[in-house]
Amino acid sequence: MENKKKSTIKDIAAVLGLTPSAVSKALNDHPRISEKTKIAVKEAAIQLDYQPNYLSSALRKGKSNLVGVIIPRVNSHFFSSVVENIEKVLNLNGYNIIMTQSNELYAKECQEIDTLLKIQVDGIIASMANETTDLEYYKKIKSKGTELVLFDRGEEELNVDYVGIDDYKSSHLVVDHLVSQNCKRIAHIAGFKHIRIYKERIRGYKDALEKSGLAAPENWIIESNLRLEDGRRIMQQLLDSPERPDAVYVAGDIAALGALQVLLENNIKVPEEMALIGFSDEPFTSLTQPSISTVNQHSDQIGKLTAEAFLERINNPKKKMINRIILEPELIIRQSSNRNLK
Amino acid sequence: MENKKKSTIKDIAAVLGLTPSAVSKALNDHPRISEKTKIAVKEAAIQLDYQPNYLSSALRKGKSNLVGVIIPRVNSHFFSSVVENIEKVLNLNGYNIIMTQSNELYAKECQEIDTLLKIQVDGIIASMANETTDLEYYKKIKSKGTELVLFDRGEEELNVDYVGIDDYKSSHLVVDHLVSQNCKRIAHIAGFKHIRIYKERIRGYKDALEKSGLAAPENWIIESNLRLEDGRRIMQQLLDSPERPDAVYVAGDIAALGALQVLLENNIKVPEEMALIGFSDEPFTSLTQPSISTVNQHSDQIGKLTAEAFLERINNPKKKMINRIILEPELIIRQSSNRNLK
DNA sequence: TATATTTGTTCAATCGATTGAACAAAAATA
DNA sequence: TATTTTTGTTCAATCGATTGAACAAATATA
Repeated sequence: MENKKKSTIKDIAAVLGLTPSAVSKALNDHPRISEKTKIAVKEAAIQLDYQPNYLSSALRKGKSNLVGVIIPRVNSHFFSSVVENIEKVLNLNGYNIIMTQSNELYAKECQEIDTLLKIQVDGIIASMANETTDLEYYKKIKSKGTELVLFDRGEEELNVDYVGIDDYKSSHLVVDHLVSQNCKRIAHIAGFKHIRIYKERIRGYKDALEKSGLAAPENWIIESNLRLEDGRRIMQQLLDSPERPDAVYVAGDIAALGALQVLLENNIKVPEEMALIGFSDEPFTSLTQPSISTVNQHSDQIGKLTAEAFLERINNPKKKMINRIILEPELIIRQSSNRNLK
Repeated sequence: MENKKKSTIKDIAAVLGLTPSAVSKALNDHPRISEKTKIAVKEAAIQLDYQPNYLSSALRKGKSNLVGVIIPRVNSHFFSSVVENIEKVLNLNGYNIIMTQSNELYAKECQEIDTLLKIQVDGIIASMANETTDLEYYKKIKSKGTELVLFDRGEEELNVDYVGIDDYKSSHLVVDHLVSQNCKRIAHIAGFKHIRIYKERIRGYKDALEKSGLAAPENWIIESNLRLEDGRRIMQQLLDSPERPDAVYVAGDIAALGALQVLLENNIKVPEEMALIGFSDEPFTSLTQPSISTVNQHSDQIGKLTAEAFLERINNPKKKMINRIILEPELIIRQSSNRNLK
């Protein structure tokens, strides 16, 4: 029952009266091996349920065909969808992925990088943790000769291929829409400025307000980790402030959900008294009452393009040109910001 | 800048005028190597930024110290929390994990198993996809000499270590509570009977009803995939049925959310006209309005115990005794079923 | 027929680390 | 001093697959 002996090319060679090297070449379709031998070898391989030993071939070839993917957390539609699409593309090209999560912690991220380097992945695809400001560890990846591609949360300073959306423009879409709904006092529950994407969203928010001739007092931009409790806390804070806003643009859906809870608990009419817009199009945004307007980041496209950027990079390691692919964001207008609908 | 040459024990040996084998033994604290040499070697290793080549040592030792974890989907608090805890315990014991998801698809699950076996993980920890009925692939894992431990979704037939909760008892907790709230007509939106845990929940539901002298007509047990849309569809169906239930026990939180949406859309008072209870304690259940009662599966404990069961197994591969660890479920009573509170 | 070319396979080294056996030097015992 | 024991290191094989070079046989060319 327990057929524990894994067969090797040696076994195949013994069965056919060949040498292991002939078998290896036959399996790899070497031009100097006769068709007849190739067929016989492949047949025998199936008979013996032969599985190539990944470790030995990776060791010999210096290539593991493994790609590490580091994301802040798996429990998010955006990230899990990106990973799913990365995997789809890479699998088709003979790569397998190893998915790890940093839990938004810098220390965990470093540990994951070390693990992946130890396992000798051919490359790493990552989206950086909120906490990360020190880029040393990412530089280490490159210095070891391992390829690196970033998506969504990436820093230009690293000078690697990157796929993301136009965060600056996203804020324009959001603010312009809120203005069209007659909102005059628009606050922004933001992510931390040290992260490029959040910095861009803040910049876009400010510029869009200015364009519309509206004020953006500094105390209406509140940075946080964008967790549920952050959204709750900050929304409460905004409600308690002397000049209460009439719209809030939240840089993340989960924090937007927290904000919505507080609004409902305080019997504030959404969107009439306070319009609300989130970011990322997490599935639950369409399920709340009222449903939450948000920005679609095209996670499937990001995943696909990231994987393709990676493949291009690994197939041309010496290529100097860096790919920066920026997708168009899409505003999804739902009940929480649509004053005409209700 | 790009220091691409990875150093090997050969390099260390060259620096110190030793042989590679002496270096290897020094690094592994072999008793026959002098203290002086060990210190010198370890120092040189740090100087040269030596990282052991995982591939070669795994090949030689026939052990990768890698563990594959297969879960139905990462985008679920329960599963991601279990994995997080598995990882925590295994990391402390020198193992790294590779997390993969089956997306509830049998074909994907088989593919993931093949990948993990190819990478030569030392073992696989899994929770089976909804679709899976054929256990051949899981038997293949064992037959290759790779350890296997299951959690939550597992089949006894496979005869491997298992960690889960007492699903039969969970249903008793749920039904008893609903009965205490004066519910008389309790329906069950169930998972598929071919999966053990859902079968147990159905069995518990029936027995608990019988115990309380209540009827359980067969058409009040409706099996499904427990996705959001399944919950919606089935709840609508129940509302349209001639004898409408006054309570619904849903075997999964996401389907419970769908059911709640339909109830609210139909202006049905929850819990007064219809009580609702879900399963798994996904975070969103505490965020809905009304919040959803549910069953806590102790994902942290499951993760920890699963990892420990795995370690015990891999350290005693010939041990015949199978571990079956069954945790106590905990009912979390929230607004959706608590008629006294409101 | 002699020589050059093509074809099919084997040989042997290699990837980097590990490990039991072998060996020489140092230390302990007789 | 001779012998045994201990200590520290080297030797050589191994894990399984890969690959350029070598080689013999078959085929083509002169």
